[in-house]
Amino acid sequence: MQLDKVVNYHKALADPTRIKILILLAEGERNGQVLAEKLGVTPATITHHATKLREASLINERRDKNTIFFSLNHYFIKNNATVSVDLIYKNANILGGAEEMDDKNKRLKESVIKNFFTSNGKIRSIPVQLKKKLIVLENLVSRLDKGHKYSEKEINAFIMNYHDDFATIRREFIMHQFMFRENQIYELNPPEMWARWDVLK
Amino acid sequence: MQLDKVVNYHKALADPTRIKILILLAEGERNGQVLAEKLGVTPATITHHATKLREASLINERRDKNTIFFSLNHYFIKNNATVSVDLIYKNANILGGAEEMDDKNKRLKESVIKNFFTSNGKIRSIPVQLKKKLIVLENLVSRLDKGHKYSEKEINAFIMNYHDDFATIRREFIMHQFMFRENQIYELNPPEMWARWDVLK
DNA sequence: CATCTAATTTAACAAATATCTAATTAGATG
DNA sequence: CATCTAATTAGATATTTGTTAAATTAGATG
Repeated sequence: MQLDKVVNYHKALADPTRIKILILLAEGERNGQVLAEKLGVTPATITHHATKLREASLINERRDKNTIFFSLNHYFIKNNATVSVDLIYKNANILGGAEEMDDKNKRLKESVIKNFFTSNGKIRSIPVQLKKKLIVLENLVSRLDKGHKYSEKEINAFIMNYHDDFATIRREFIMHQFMFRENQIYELNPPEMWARWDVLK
Repeated sequence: MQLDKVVNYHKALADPTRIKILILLAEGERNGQVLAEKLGVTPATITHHATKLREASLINERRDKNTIFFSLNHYFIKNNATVSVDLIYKNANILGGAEEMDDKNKRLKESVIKNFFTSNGKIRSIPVQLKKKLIVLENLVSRLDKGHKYSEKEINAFIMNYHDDFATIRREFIMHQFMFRENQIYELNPPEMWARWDVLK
C-alpha cells in the first residue's frame, strides 16, 4: 500500500546520521570509508544507513573498482518532499465520499487530452499541474499491455512515439505507481495502484 | 539545532498510525475517542501520538467541555514539506569543508580543455571517461548566465555553438545537475549542486 | 594463487518506541 | 459533593532500530 511507502520515506529521513549523510552527498559523491570518517562512525554503520536510504530511493550508487560511490537521487528527493502532503489530503477526499468520477472531472479529462495532445497524437508539453500531468500519464500508460514485460529500450521507444523526453516520463511512470521496475524489466501495475488524479483539487 | 527539528519532523511522520490520524484529521476535527475507535487503538495510544504530532507542530487542539478536538495545522504542513530538502542542499557547503582543488586536478583540467576543444572553441569529441566529460560539461555550462531562464530552443542553439549533438549534451546537463528543467524552461543550478569531477579518480 | 582494499554480513547489545492496562486527573453536571 | 466523561499518566512489555567488533565477501592487482 502507498501508506507504507510514505512511512518508509519519512523513516529514512528520521535519523540524524542519515540526514548528515545526505548533506555530505549534496556536495558530491562519496564512498563509504570517507563518509564513515567524516561522521565518526564505522563503515558498517554507513552500510546500514545506505541500505535504508537506498530502499527509500534517496541515493544512487556507482562502483569504481573496489569503491562504491554514493550520490543523491536529486530527482526523487525534490519530487517526494510533498508526497506526504498529497497523501494526507488526497486520502481525505477518498474517505470523505466522492467515489465515482463526477462530471467536472470528466470534462477536465477531455479538455486535458484535447489540449496536451496534438492532432497526430503526440504530447504537446508535459503539464506542470500534478492533476493534469497524471491525466496525461494515465492516458499514455493505458496503451501498454497488462502483464507484458518491457525492456527499458522498449519503454523508451514507446514513450518516444509521444514525447522526446523519455527519461523524465519513464521516471514519472515509476514514481506515480503506473509501472514498476525489477531487474531492468518494466511492467504495468494494476490500475488500482495508479496515482489517482480524480481526487485531487 | 536545525537538524534536530528536521529529524523530529520526519520522526513524527514515520509511523503509520500517525499518518492515519493526519488523514482522518484532514477531513475535519476529531476528538481522541473517535480517533481511537476508528483506528482500533486505545485512547491512551492516541494521546501518545497526539503528543508527538503536537511537538512537531503538525496539529492544533481545541477544548470544548470535556472533549479535546484535534485538527491539522495546515499552514505548517504545507510549509514544511520541503524544509528537509532545503536543509540538505543549504548545509552541503558548510559541513563539507570545500577542499580546494589540488595541482593534479588543475593540470588535468587544463589538459582536458586543451585536448577536447579545437582552436576555434568547438568540442572535438565528448570524452568517454566520466571525469573528463564532467570537465567539458562544466566548462560549457559556465558560459551560461546564472538565473537566466532558457527555452529549449535557446539551449539547443547554445550547445550547437560547440557541438552538433545538442540532445545528448542537453541531457547530460540535466543528468549531472548542472541545470534543471521546469515547465520546458531550463535554468542553471547553483554550482554547489553540479556534479563534482574533482573528487573522482 | 596470494594479497590488498572496500564493503557487507552477522551477532550482540543498548536505546528508543508503540502499545496496552490500570490508575489518575480535569472538567462538567446533577 | 458525588458522579460522569474524556484525556492523560504510569508502568510494563514487545518490537524496532542504531551501533559496533569480528568474520566474510567481492573485486582488483601483483
